[in-house]
Amino acid sequence: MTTNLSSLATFSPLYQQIKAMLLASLQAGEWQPGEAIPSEFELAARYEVSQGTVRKAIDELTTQNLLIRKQGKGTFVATHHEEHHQFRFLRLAPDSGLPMVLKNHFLTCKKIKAPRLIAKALKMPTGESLIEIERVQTFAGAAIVFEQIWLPSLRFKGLSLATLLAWTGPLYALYESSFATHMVRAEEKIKAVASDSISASRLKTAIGTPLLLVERVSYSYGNKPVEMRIARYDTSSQHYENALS
Amino acid sequence: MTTNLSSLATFSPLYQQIKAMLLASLQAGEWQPGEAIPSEFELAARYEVSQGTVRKAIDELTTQNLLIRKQGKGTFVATHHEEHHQFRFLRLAPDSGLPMVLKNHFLTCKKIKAPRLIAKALKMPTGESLIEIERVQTFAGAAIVFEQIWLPSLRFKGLSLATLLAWTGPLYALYESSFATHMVRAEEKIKAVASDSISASRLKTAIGTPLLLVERVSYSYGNKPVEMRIARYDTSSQHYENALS
DNA sequence: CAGTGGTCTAGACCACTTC
DNA sequence: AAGTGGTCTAGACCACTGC
Repeated sequence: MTTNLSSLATFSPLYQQIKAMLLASLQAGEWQPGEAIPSEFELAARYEVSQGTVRKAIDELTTQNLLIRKQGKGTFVATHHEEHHQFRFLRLAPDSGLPMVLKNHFLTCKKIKAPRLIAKALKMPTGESLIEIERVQTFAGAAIVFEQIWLPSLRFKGLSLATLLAWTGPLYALYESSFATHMVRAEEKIKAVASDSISASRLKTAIGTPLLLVERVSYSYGNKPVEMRIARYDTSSQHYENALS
Repeated sequence: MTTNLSSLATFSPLYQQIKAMLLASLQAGEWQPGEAIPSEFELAARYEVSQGTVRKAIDELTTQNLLIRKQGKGTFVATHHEEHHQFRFLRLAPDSGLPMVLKNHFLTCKKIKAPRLIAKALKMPTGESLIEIERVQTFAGAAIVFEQIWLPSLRFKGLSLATLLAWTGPLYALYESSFATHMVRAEEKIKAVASDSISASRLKTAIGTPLLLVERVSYSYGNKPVEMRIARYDTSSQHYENALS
């Protein structure tokens, strides 16, 4: 094969260019979450490179959790509906070590105008329309998480409390199913704070009780921030887990 | 080349076997932190496989941060002396976003008998001899971190307060230089707690102030736990950062 | 059985570093 | 120029899935 790099503008390895094209197809929705992408040989033919080069591009996308390989079956677009990805973004675990299944209790879902800080995190103008959701999550009857969630109204048009109450499963799966939005990664900032009166009533703790304050911004394809959360965790018998390497 | 897999006992890909042998050499100290390992072609000759197979083994070790590639120079054993790895395990950052340089203040360094919980985390018998270190870290004059550190006396023979006071740089670099111990990964469990009287005096906060409680176990080669820490962070103007993907 | 991803090879050439 | 890691190819064969 004599296909050469060309494009003297910005040099990058062939497999990086393939990776970029795959990413573009993912972002454009050419292959939906859960679906299989074309086989390595098909892609090699499409882009006129060898199978090994396509393979290396796919390798990187799988380590970023954007694609999932299944030997003998194919390569699939990652989805939050998958069993394995359900709790990818939840780092809270009981001190006992037993598995934890949280139960949802949605409280409110209303439209607000974006405050400065949230607008900044979501890279949108202050005052734009946001959907604000409040929920509590319980485990074994105890309220563990109190969370406020903000979403751009434009992308999440039609989302209502009724929608949320009817939904069973992770929110990120709802975003995929109903709003063509797949979350790719998130960043969290964590502090210890004293419970204020609102958190105290939601989590049924005394005012002043130490709580874990977790601020999360979630990103979709192309580093686009599309969700912000501020959560309070009651860590009296749970903890936040993190692996460093 | 006709070298075939053989070893019907436990089948694993060739590159995994190579990876295991490289790991064994690392653990045995055949190549020291900071040193270059043999070139890919040398290793290919040693193990009688192709360069591509050695390469794949090294690939995995670099993604685990055990080796570092430097194009044109060689492949090196990771070290905590490296600029780039200095703050690999420190997730605390100022809210301002500016870089943070912590200043060490070692308080005590004494021998104790291992309490049950710490012994369990370090997979050693209760009552074995431990070194217990206390330190405070400050930033811009303010006490930010109060930390207790436990190390097995056997491996860290001779470590004293004088050693610590003379040392400038990360503790993990001291472990490498003086105790032939390279930290590979760590696990943290995080809670929000109220400041007790000791933490309050060390961090100069009021009793009851919410603090981030960070419990860390660090592992060397072969998943051997060799250090436990319990730290309290004052997160009034700092936060713990985490990336989820 | 055909089709998928997974491994392995041998050889070519590129990019970077050092002498 | 020589030595290192980095990319790319073409082809062979293995392991797993599903018809």
